[in-house]
Amino acid sequence: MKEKPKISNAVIKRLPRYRRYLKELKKKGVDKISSNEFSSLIGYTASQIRQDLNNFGGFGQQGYGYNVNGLYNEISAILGLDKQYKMVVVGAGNLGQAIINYTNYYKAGFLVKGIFEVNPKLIGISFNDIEVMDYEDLVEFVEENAIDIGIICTTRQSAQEVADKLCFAGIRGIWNFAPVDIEVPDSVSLENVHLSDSLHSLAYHMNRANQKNEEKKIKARTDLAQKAETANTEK
Amino acid sequence: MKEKPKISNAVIKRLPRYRRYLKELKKKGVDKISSNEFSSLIGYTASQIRQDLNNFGGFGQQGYGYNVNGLYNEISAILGLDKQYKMVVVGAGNLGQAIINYTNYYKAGFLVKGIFEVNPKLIGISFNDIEVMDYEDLVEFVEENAIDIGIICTTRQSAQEVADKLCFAGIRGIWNFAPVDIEVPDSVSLENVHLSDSLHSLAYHMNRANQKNEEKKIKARTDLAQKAETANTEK
DNA sequence: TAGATTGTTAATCGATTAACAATC
DNA sequence: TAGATTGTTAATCGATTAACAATC
Repeated sequence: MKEKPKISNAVIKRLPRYRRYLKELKKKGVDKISSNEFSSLIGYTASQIRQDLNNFGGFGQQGYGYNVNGLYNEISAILGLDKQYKMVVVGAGNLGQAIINYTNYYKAGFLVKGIFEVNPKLIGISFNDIEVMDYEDLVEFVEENAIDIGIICTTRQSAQEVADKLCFAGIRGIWNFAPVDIEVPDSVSLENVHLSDSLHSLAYHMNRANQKNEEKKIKARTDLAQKAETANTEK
Repeated sequence: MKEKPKISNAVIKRLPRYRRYLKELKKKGVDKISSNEFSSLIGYTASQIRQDLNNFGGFGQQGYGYNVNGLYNEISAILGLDKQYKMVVVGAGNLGQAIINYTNYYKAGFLVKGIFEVNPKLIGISFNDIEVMDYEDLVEFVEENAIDIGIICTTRQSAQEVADKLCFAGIRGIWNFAPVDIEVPDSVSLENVHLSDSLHSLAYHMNRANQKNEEKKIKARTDLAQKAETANTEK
């Protein structure tokens, strides 16, 4: 039997970015790129780019570089973006509504098939031509329509229960926007978007940047004082 | 002069998670926790927890553990969550609207002070009691109100121009939701939320999980066939 | 004091970068 | 063929984990 390659998550996380840049290059009509040129564009080292891509196969050609269109297609296929995904959104609040609209005009291949809510005021309404249904009917709907992805846009408190129901119904992946770490079986893929965590780390860096600037100011002042003193001594 | 500690980004990214779990513990009335107990709860190794926390100071006590409330406050302060932040949202589409609502009831300390749009149909409307203003007036507003954070909810095409304007106006941090990598000066902190990248890496893992399951099925079948053969031979 | 658990140094592991032989 | 640039191995760097002395 063949050895398992076992590709690290760090590599996977870079793939969508490679793909974004390749899409731009395609749009500009560029048809080949070397790892060096790509490096100065995308900000990864040329070495890393070659290393990353070689996890999946020899997509380049020595003395030439990489074919932009070919590489774009390869990465798309690796990510599974040559397939279609049926999704449901659970929670029709503001975030849920935003996701419904966002995903529809952005993501070919990711189709929202249903929205589920507990709030009776929202049930029956349509967003983007997709009806809001009763949360009670979630499991049945997911099973019958072979839904691939469940998007959790509920409160922290309900998120785990929703995840359990989705997993029970045979979902393949969960995209979680609730600010809590949910548990799913190994067979289900999970991607968390912890917006508050992201905002908090922004806050950290802002204060650090501030501190650094303060330090610089202090250093500048110290230097100035020293200079003045030296000048004084020299007199 | 003192040595610079230089805390890695991997550590910073874990801080909001520590804080979330500490908040839960506080809520449950737990008042002390050892790195070992915390480890089995949060899923990082006890060693990593101690290592991480010691970047910022000795918050624990030998033979006792960590005081939950004290540690929560320390981490909050490290992240700068003891301060208030004034924010503007640029782009009042669905995503912008969702962020406005989301941040308001979730995040004490992060206040949306203004929303800016180019679309004249939206200018003048209020969301969550915050008026949508003309994008033309963005720079002036940011300067006059000493806005800390700019949230970019525009299209990919406008994002860099918006970022430039925000930086010019003296913003301290940018939270970017546009699916593009924007450039900002060193003095400005930047946090990207690339939702499509997140969805794409979910797709990758779903297909991998699938593949693994297929492999298992094939292996199971092979094993079964082998077993049958062995049984045959033994007859 | 004895037991527990931190703070911190040392060892390990994994990911990134450098180097260069293979090859188009 | 010569030049360019990949694919891949080896070296480096950084982050995680293990170990244990310090100490509450």
